[in-house]
Amino acid sequence: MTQANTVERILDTAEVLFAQKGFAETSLRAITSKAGVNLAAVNYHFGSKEALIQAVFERFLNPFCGMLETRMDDSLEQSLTLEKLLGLVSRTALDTHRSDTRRVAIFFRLSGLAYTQAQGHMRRFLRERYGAVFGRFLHLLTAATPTLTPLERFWRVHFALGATTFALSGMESLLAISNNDLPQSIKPEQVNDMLLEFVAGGIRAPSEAS
Amino acid sequence: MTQANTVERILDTAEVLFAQKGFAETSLRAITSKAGVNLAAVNYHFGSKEALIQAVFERFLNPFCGMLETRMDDSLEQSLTLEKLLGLVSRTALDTHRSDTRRVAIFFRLSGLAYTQAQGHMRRFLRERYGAVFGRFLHLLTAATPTLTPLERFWRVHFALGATTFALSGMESLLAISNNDLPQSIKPEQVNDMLLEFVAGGIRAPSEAS
DNA sequence: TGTACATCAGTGAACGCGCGTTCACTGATGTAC
DNA sequence: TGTACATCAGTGAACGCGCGTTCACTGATGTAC
Repeated sequence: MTQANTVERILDTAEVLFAQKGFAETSLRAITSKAGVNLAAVNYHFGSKEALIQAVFERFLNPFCGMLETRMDDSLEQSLTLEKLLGLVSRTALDTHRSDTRRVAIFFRLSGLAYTQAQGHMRRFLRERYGAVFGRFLHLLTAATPTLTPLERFWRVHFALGATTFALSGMESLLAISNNDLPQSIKPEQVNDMLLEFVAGGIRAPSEAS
Repeated sequence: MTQANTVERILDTAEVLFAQKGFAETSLRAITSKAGVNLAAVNYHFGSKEALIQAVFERFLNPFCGMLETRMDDSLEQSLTLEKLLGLVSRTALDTHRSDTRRVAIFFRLSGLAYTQAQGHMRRFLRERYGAVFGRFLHLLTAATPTLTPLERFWRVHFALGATTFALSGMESLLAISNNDLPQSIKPEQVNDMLLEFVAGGIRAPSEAS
């Protein structure tokens, strides 16, 4: 066969199948047969299924985090508002995938799965590799929400993360339900805008404690 | 062996293991050996692994939905505020598990998994069995948030659902991180209160459209 | 220019393993006459 | 009261299957002398 770029084709196919079914439920046989590639090629190029999963994550997280980092550096002086900070992250996610919302949805679905599945070893991988960028984001967020206690901020960030990954990871089926049950039709970009409003509202919510 | 209530012991063990690792990653051998029960007992009592998963869901969703339904009926005349409606759902979840927050966390972790994993057949099961209760909740929510468009309400409910399942399903590890990294220690009940504030804030957020 | 060797992407078949499920069986309890 | 049969929870061992991984191999390309 020796067709164009076996490695890329494995990654492209694995990304889609993992997002559709989850990691454990997607077999190497399913990936390689759909990619038109020999079964042994995954272990030849990546070493193991585990390593393939991490490679899938690296391929989309590296450009995203890289771009996010430079953009956050550029805005360090400006003391961003909460809405601008969230918008920056959202636009970066879209830009790294050339506004292909289907790919962004896959991106988030995989992130959600990583957090949910794979008993912690994926979490560890993500924190080790990308914890620094997250820390910088948290720093900007702290500046944007000075009235929150650290405790409130910590938890509200995780609530927001949940709303984001859950909603965007189920985007495809939710879009179908929405467009089926409701008269008003809707596009992924609008969902993104509504999500930003929701998250900003949640983070800004009045708190009992303060 | 013939020890007390094989069926219950299978359900108790399966519930915990499913919540810890997910459905595909938890084998019947793991469940039965931890429960001190014969491997064949699952298929004898439930018929299949699939049926066991559904039985686990029914055992906690039936009392919860039943109680939620009667409580919603009792409040039909009062036109509840958003905060009171959310509080009612939250309290019902706690009450059906006798305020055992660990069990409530398992409850939500399983719900999140059901939505994320198991390519749709679990979603279908949940919608068929419990869709009516959800519809009634949505009706009360509509009365509590009259300024939202149906489209906004639909999506914001799902964002809120995401924040809830994601945060509560990862509760245990998040609590550990929170109590480790932050000076202020925290209990599950407080997380619950903060979640309610966040969700109410997100649903009430000002929207571009309106 | 020609020969020998090294490198490397890719292959086909097989490996052992853990999985969900099945099946013939046991042993206790209840029921009919 | 005693015997024969039915029911049913539970058991132990085996079944076939799909899985991730391994391994000896091919064939093309590059390199050394």
